[in-house]
Amino acid sequence: MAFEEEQKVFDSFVREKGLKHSGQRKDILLTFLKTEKHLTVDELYTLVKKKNPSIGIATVYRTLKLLCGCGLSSELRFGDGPVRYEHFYRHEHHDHLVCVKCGNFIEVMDAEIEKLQERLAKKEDFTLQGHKLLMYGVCRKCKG
Amino acid sequence: MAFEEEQKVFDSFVREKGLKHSGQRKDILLTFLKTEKHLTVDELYTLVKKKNPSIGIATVYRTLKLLCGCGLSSELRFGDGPVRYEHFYRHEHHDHLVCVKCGNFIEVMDAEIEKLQERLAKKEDFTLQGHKLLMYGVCRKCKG
DNA sequence: GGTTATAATGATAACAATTATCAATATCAA
DNA sequence: TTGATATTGATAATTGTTATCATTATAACC
Repeated sequence: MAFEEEQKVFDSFVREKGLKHSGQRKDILLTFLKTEKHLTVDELYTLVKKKNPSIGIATVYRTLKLLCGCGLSSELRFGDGPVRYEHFYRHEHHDHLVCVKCGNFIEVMDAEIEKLQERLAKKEDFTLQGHKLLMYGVCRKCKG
Repeated sequence: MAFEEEQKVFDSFVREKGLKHSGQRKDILLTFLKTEKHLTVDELYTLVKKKNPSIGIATVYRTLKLLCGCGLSSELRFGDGPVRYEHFYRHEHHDHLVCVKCGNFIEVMDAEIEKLQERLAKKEDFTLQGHKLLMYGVCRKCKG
Protein backbone atom coordinates (compact mmCIF):
# COMPACT_ATOMS: atom_id res chain seq x y z
CA MET A 1 0.00 0.00 0.00
CA ALA A 2 1.38 3.35 -0.97
CA PHE A 3 1.22 6.67 0.84
CA GLU A 4 2.64 5.34 4.08
CA GLU A 5 3.95 8.74 5.05
CA GLU A 6 0.67 10.48 4.50
CA GLN A 7 -1.11 7.80 6.43
CA LYS A 8 1.31 8.27 9.27
CA VAL A 9 0.55 11.98 9.30
CA PHE A 10 -3.14 11.23 9.45
CA ASP A 11 -2.66 8.59 12.14
CA SER A 12 -0.82 10.85 14.50
CA PHE A 13 -3.37 13.59 13.94
CA VAL A 14 -6.15 11.16 14.85
CA ARG A 15 -4.30 9.94 17.93
CA GLU A 16 -3.43 13.45 19.07
CA LYS A 17 -7.04 14.63 18.82
CA GLY A 18 -8.55 11.55 20.48
CA LEU A 19 -10.39 10.59 17.31
CA LYS A 20 -10.86 7.13 15.85
CA HIS A 21 -9.99 5.43 12.63
CA SER A 22 -12.54 4.17 10.17
CA GLY A 23 -12.65 2.37 6.88
CA GLN A 24 -14.46 5.28 5.28
CA ARG A 25 -11.76 7.73 6.24
CA LYS A 26 -9.12 5.43 4.84
CA ASP A 27 -10.98 5.06 1.55
CA ILE A 28 -11.41 8.80 1.26
CA LEU A 29 -7.81 9.53 2.14
CA LEU A 30 -6.41 7.03 -0.35
CA THR A 31 -8.69 8.11 -3.14
CA PHE A 32 -7.79 11.71 -2.50
CA LEU A 33 -4.07 10.94 -2.47
CA LYS A 34 -4.04 9.01 -5.68
CA THR A 35 -6.02 11.63 -7.57
CA GLU A 36 -3.66 14.49 -8.26
CA LYS A 37 -6.29 17.07 -9.01
CA HIS A 38 -7.99 20.00 -7.38
CA LEU A 39 -11.09 18.04 -6.43
CA THR A 40 -14.41 19.31 -5.21
CA VAL A 41 -16.23 17.40 -2.48
CA ASP A 42 -18.66 16.13 -5.04
CA GLU A 43 -15.98 14.88 -7.39
CA LEU A 44 -14.20 13.04 -4.60
CA TYR A 45 -17.51 11.64 -3.39
CA THR A 46 -18.16 10.19 -6.84
CA LEU A 47 -14.71 8.61 -6.96
CA VAL A 48 -14.87 7.11 -3.48
CA LYS A 49 -18.29 5.61 -4.16
CA LYS A 50 -16.71 3.34 -6.76
CA LYS A 51 -14.70 1.71 -4.02
CA ASN A 52 -17.30 2.00 -1.28
CA PRO A 53 -20.81 2.64 -2.62
CA SER A 54 -22.40 3.05 0.78
CA ILE A 55 -20.37 6.09 1.74
CA GLY A 56 -22.23 9.31 2.49
CA ILE A 57 -21.30 12.74 1.22
CA ALA A 58 -21.29 14.19 4.73
CA THR A 59 -18.40 11.90 5.57
CA VAL A 60 -16.47 13.24 2.61
CA TYR A 61 -17.03 16.79 3.83
CA ARG A 62 -15.94 15.80 7.32
CA THR A 63 -12.88 13.91 6.21
CA LEU A 64 -11.62 16.66 3.94
CA LYS A 65 -11.82 19.06 6.88
CA LEU A 66 -9.62 16.63 8.81
CA LEU A 67 -7.16 16.34 5.94
CA CYS A 68 -6.82 20.11 5.92
CA GLY A 69 -6.40 20.07 9.69
CA CYS A 70 -3.42 17.76 9.53
CA GLY A 71 -1.73 19.43 6.58
CA LEU A 72 -2.45 16.82 3.93
CA SER A 73 -4.77 19.07 1.98
CA SER A 74 -5.59 22.71 1.55
CA GLU A 75 -8.72 24.54 0.52
CA LEU A 76 -8.75 26.52 -2.68
CA ARG A 77 -11.44 29.01 -3.63
CA PHE A 78 -11.51 30.26 -7.19
CA GLY A 79 -14.26 32.82 -7.27
CA ASP A 80 -17.65 31.28 -6.59
CA GLY A 81 -18.58 27.63 -6.91
CA PRO A 82 -17.58 24.87 -4.55
CA VAL A 83 -14.31 24.79 -2.65
CA ARG A 84 -11.58 22.69 -4.22
CA TYR A 85 -9.07 20.67 -2.27
CA GLU A 86 -5.49 20.36 -3.35
CA HIS A 87 -2.66 18.17 -2.12
CA PHE A 88 -0.55 19.95 0.42
CA TYR A 89 1.78 17.50 2.07
CA ARG A 90 5.26 17.60 0.59
CA HIS A 91 4.04 19.68 -2.29
CA GLU A 92 6.15 22.70 -3.00
CA HIS A 93 4.08 25.75 -2.26
CA HIS A 94 2.64 27.16 -5.43
CA ASP A 95 0.26 29.83 -6.58
CA HIS A 96 -2.34 29.85 -9.33
CA LEU A 97 -2.80 31.64 -12.58
CA VAL A 98 -6.48 31.38 -13.43
CA CYS A 99 -7.84 32.09 -16.89
CA VAL A 100 -10.93 34.27 -16.71
CA LYS A 101 -12.19 32.95 -20.06
CA CYS A 102 -11.83 29.18 -19.93
CA GLY A 103 -11.47 28.67 -16.17
CA ASN A 104 -8.32 26.60 -16.49
CA PHE A 105 -5.42 27.36 -14.25
CA ILE A 106 -1.69 26.88 -14.12
CA GLU A 107 0.34 26.29 -11.02
CA VAL A 108 3.35 28.51 -10.67
CA MET A 109 5.97 29.01 -8.03
CA ASP A 110 8.41 31.73 -7.26
CA ALA A 111 10.65 31.76 -4.26
CA GLU A 112 11.06 35.50 -4.39
CA ILE A 113 7.39 36.21 -3.95
CA GLU A 114 7.43 34.02 -0.88
CA LYS A 115 10.32 36.01 0.53
CA LEU A 116 8.64 39.32 -0.14
CA GLN A 117 5.55 38.14 1.67
CA GLU A 118 7.61 37.28 4.71
CA ARG A 119 9.04 40.75 4.64
CA LEU A 120 5.62 42.35 4.43
CA ALA A 121 4.35 40.26 7.29
CA LYS A 122 7.32 41.07 9.47
CA LYS A 123 6.78 44.77 8.92
CA GLU A 124 3.31 44.43 10.41
CA ASP A 125 4.46 42.09 13.15
CA PHE A 126 2.44 39.21 11.77
CA THR A 127 3.50 35.60 12.17
CA LEU A 128 2.78 34.27 8.70
CA GLN A 129 1.24 30.83 8.44
CA GLY A 130 0.39 30.64 4.78
CA HIS A 131 -1.08 32.48 1.91
CA LYS A 132 -3.22 32.17 -1.16
CA LEU A 133 -2.26 34.04 -4.29
CA LEU A 134 -4.63 33.95 -7.20
CA MET A 135 -3.72 35.74 -10.38
CA TYR A 136 -6.42 36.30 -12.96
CA GLY A 137 -5.86 36.83 -16.64
CA VAL A 138 -6.28 35.44 -20.11
CA CYS A 139 -4.28 32.37 -21.05
CA ARG A 140 -2.42 31.79 -24.28
CA LYS A 141 -5.10 29.63 -25.82
CA CYS A 142 -7.91 32.09 -25.11
CA LYS A 143 -5.94 35.01 -26.49
CA GLY A 144 -6.21 33.10 -29.76
CA MET B 1 -22.70 66.19 -3.66
CA ALA B 2 -19.44 64.29 -3.36
CA PHE B 3 -18.07 61.42 -5.40
CA GLU B 4 -18.65 63.12 -8.73
CA GLU B 5 -15.92 61.10 -10.37
CA GLU B 6 -17.24 57.78 -9.19
CA GLN B 7 -20.73 58.75 -10.29
CA LYS B 8 -19.37 59.63 -13.68
CA VAL B 9 -17.76 56.20 -13.92
CA PHE B 10 -21.05 54.58 -13.05
CA ASP B 11 -22.97 56.83 -15.45
CA SER B 12 -20.87 55.93 -18.45
CA PHE B 13 -21.06 52.24 -17.55
CA VAL B 14 -24.86 52.49 -17.44
CA ARG B 15 -24.99 54.35 -20.74
CA GLU B 16 -22.58 51.97 -22.44
CA LYS B 17 -24.58 48.92 -21.40
CA GLY B 18 -27.98 50.36 -22.26
CA LEU B 19 -29.09 50.26 -18.64
CA LYS B 20 -31.08 52.85 -16.75
CA HIS B 21 -30.53 54.96 -13.68
CA SER B 22 -32.55 54.61 -10.54
CA GLY B 23 -32.81 56.19 -7.13
CA GLN B 24 -32.02 52.88 -5.47
CA ARG B 25 -28.78 52.50 -7.35
CA LYS B 26 -27.78 56.00 -6.44
CA ASP B 27 -28.52 55.41 -2.76
CA ILE B 28 -26.56 52.18 -2.79
CA LEU B 29 -23.62 53.69 -4.64
CA LEU B 30 -23.36 56.70 -2.34
CA THR B 31 -23.71 54.65 0.82
CA PHE B 32 -21.07 52.26 -0.42
CA LEU B 33 -18.71 55.09 -1.32
CA LYS B 34 -18.95 56.88 1.97
CA THR B 35 -18.41 53.72 4.00
CA GLU B 36 -14.72 52.91 3.74
CA LYS B 37 -15.02 49.32 4.85
CA HIS B 38 -15.03 45.85 3.39
CA LEU B 39 -18.79 45.50 3.50
CA THR B 40 -20.90 42.42 3.04
CA VAL B 41 -24.14 42.67 1.10
CA ASP B 42 -26.04 42.40 4.33
CA GLU B 43 -24.11 45.19 6.02
CA LEU B 44 -24.60 47.52 3.08
CA TYR B 45 -28.27 46.56 2.92
CA THR B 46 -28.69 47.58 6.57
CA LEU B 47 -26.97 50.91 5.98
CA VAL B 48 -28.92 51.77 2.83
CA LYS B 49 -32.22 50.96 4.50
CA LYS B 50 -31.67 53.89 6.85
CA LYS B 51 -31.84 56.22 3.89
CA ASN B 52 -34.37 54.24 1.89
CA PRO B 53 -36.29 51.70 4.00
CA SER B 54 -38.19 50.21 1.08
CA ILE B 55 -35.11 48.95 -0.70
CA GLY B 56 -34.81 45.21 -1.29
CA ILE B 57 -31.74 43.11 -0.67
CA ALA B 58 -31.84 41.72 -4.21
CA THR B 59 -31.20 45.22 -5.50
CA VAL B 60 -28.16 45.50 -3.29
CA TYR B 61 -26.80 42.25 -4.71
CA ARG B 62 -27.50 43.43 -8.22
CA THR B 63 -26.00 46.87 -7.73
CA LEU B 64 -22.80 45.56 -6.17
CA LYS B 65 -22.34 43.33 -9.19
CA LEU B 66 -22.62 46.44 -11.36
CA LEU B 67 -20.14 48.35 -9.21
CA CYS B 68 -17.66 45.53 -9.69
CA GLY B 69 -18.38 45.54 -13.40
CA CYS B 70 -17.43 49.19 -13.76
CA GLY B 71 -14.38 49.05 -11.55
CA LEU B 72 -15.73 50.91 -8.54
CA SER B 73 -15.64 47.86 -6.31
CA SER B 74 -14.02 44.48 -6.09
CA GLU B 75 -15.03 41.22 -4.49
CA LEU B 76 -13.05 39.84 -1.62
CA ARG B 77 -13.38 36.32 -0.25
CA PHE B 78 -11.74 35.59 3.09
CA GLY B 79 -12.27 31.89 3.61
CA ASP B 80 -15.93 31.04 3.99
CA GLY B 81 -18.75 33.38 4.84
CA PRO B 82 -20.22 36.02 2.60
CA VAL B 83 -18.30 37.91 -0.03
CA ARG B 84 -17.03 41.32 0.99
CA TYR B 85 -16.84 44.31 -1.29
CA GLU B 86 -14.01 46.78 -1.16
CA HIS B 87 -13.48 50.12 -2.81
CA PHE B 88 -11.51 49.79 -5.99
CA TYR B 89 -11.63 53.04 -7.92
CA ARG B 90 -8.50 55.12 -7.44
CA HIS B 91 -7.42 52.94 -4.56
CA GLU B 92 -3.85 51.81 -4.82
CA HIS B 93 -3.85 48.08 -5.28
CA HIS B 94 -3.26 46.36 -2.00
CA ASP B 95 -3.21 42.90 -0.52
CA HIS B 96 -4.45 41.58 2.81
CA LEU B 97 -2.87 40.14 5.90
CA VAL B 98 -5.62 38.26 7.69
CA CYS B 99 -5.33 37.20 11.32
CA VAL B 100 -6.47 33.60 11.74
CA LYS B 101 -7.33 34.20 15.41
CA CYS B 102 -9.32 37.43 15.52
CA GLY B 103 -10.30 37.70 11.87
CA ASN B 104 -9.05 41.26 11.53
CA PHE B 105 -6.96 42.18 8.57
CA ILE B 106 -4.44 44.76 7.52
CA GLU B 107 -4.06 46.16 4.04
CA VAL B 108 -0.55 46.14 2.73
CA MET B 109 1.03 47.05 -0.55
CA ASP B 110 4.29 46.25 -2.17
CA ALA B 111 5.21 47.31 -5.66
CA GLU B 112 7.78 44.58 -5.97
CA ILE B 113 5.29 41.77 -5.50
CA GLU B 114 3.20 43.28 -8.25
CA LYS B 115 6.21 43.27 -10.55
CA LEU B 116 7.08 39.68 -9.74
CA GLN B 117 3.55 38.63 -10.57
CA GLU B 118 3.81 40.27 -13.94
CA ARG B 119 6.98 38.35 -14.55
CA LEU B 120 5.37 35.05 -13.60
CA ALA B 121 2.40 35.72 -15.84
CA LYS B 122 4.58 36.65 -18.77
CA LYS B 123 6.51 33.42 -18.42
CA GLU B 124 3.27 31.48 -18.92
CA ASP B 125 2.05 33.79 -21.66
CA PHE B 126 -0.84 35.02 -19.57
CA THR B 127 -2.27 38.50 -19.88
CA LEU B 128 -2.70 39.45 -16.27
CA GLN B 129 -5.84 41.34 -15.31
CA GLY B 130 -5.67 41.31 -11.57
CA HIS B 131 -4.91 39.22 -8.57
CA LYS B 132 -5.92 38.48 -5.02
CA LEU B 133 -3.25 37.81 -2.44
CA LEU B 134 -4.35 36.75 1.00
CA MET B 135 -1.75 36.13 3.64
CA TYR B 136 -2.79 34.31 6.78
CA GLY B 137 -1.09 34.53 10.12
CA VAL B 138 -1.32 35.71 13.70
CA CYS B 139 -1.38 39.43 14.34
CA ARG B 140 0.56 41.29 16.99
CA LYS B 141 -2.38 41.56 19.37
CA CYS B 142 -3.23 37.86 19.21
CA LYS B 143 0.34 36.79 19.77
CA GLY B 144 -0.15 38.62 23.07
C1' DG C 1 -46.43 66.74 -21.74
C1' DG C 2 -47.91 61.85 -23.22
C1' DT C 3 -46.65 57.22 -25.22
C1' DT C 4 -44.18 53.31 -25.37
C1' DA C 5 -40.50 49.93 -25.06
C1' DT C 6 -37.89 48.10 -21.82
C1' DA C 7 -35.05 48.09 -17.68
C1' DA C 8 -35.41 48.01 -12.58
C1' DT C 9 -37.63 46.80 -8.46
C1' DG C 10 -39.01 44.07 -4.24
C1' DA C 11 -40.85 39.90 -2.62
C1' DT C 12 -39.96 35.56 -2.47
C1' DA C 13 -39.16 30.96 -4.48
C1' DA C 14 -35.41 28.26 -5.93
C1' DC C 15 -30.87 26.81 -5.69
C1' DA C 16 -26.20 25.25 -4.33
C1' DA C 17 -22.94 24.37 -0.95
C1' DT C 18 -22.35 23.27 3.52
C1' DT C 19 -23.37 22.18 8.36
C1' DA C 20 -26.25 20.25 12.09
C1' DT C 21 -29.03 16.59 13.94
C1' DC C 22 -29.79 12.08 15.33
C1' DA C 23 -30.44 7.21 15.77
C1' DA C 24 -27.72 3.26 14.62
C1' DT C 25 -23.09 1.42 14.34
C1' DA C 26 -18.07 0.96 14.76
C1' DT C 27 -13.84 1.65 17.29
C1' DC C 28 -10.73 0.91 20.91
C1' DA C 29 -8.92 1.09 25.66
C1' DA C 30 -9.47 -1.38 29.73
C1' DT D 1 -16.24 -8.58 26.21
C1' DT D 2 -17.71 -4.48 27.57
C1' DG D 3 -18.65 0.28 27.79
C1' DA D 4 -17.71 4.95 26.61
C1' DT D 5 -17.63 7.56 22.86
C1' DA D 6 -16.46 8.73 18.12
C1' DT D 7 -18.32 7.89 13.40
C1' DT D 8 -21.63 7.13 10.06
C1' DG D 9 -25.38 7.97 6.53
C1' DA D 10 -29.64 10.10 5.78
C1' DT D 11 -31.60 14.10 5.70
C1' DA D 12 -33.25 18.50 7.74
C1' DA D 13 -31.67 23.03 8.33
C1' DT D 14 -28.95 26.91 7.22
C1' DT D 15 -26.52 30.27 4.55
C1' DG D 16 -25.45 33.00 0.72
C1' DT D 17 -26.92 33.94 -3.69
C1' DT D 18 -29.61 33.88 -8.00
C1' DA D 19 -33.94 33.41 -10.68
C1' DT D 20 -38.70 34.53 -11.34
C1' DC D 21 -42.36 37.56 -12.02
C1' DA D 22 -45.85 40.98 -11.62
C1' DT D 23 -45.57 45.87 -10.90
C1' DT D 24 -43.28 50.26 -11.39
C1' DA D 25 -39.87 53.57 -13.09
C1' DT D 26 -36.94 55.40 -16.72
C1' DA D 27 -35.93 57.68 -20.85
C1' DA D 28 -36.10 58.09 -25.89
C1' DC D 29 -39.35 59.67 -29.13
C1' DC D 30 -43.21 62.15 -30.74
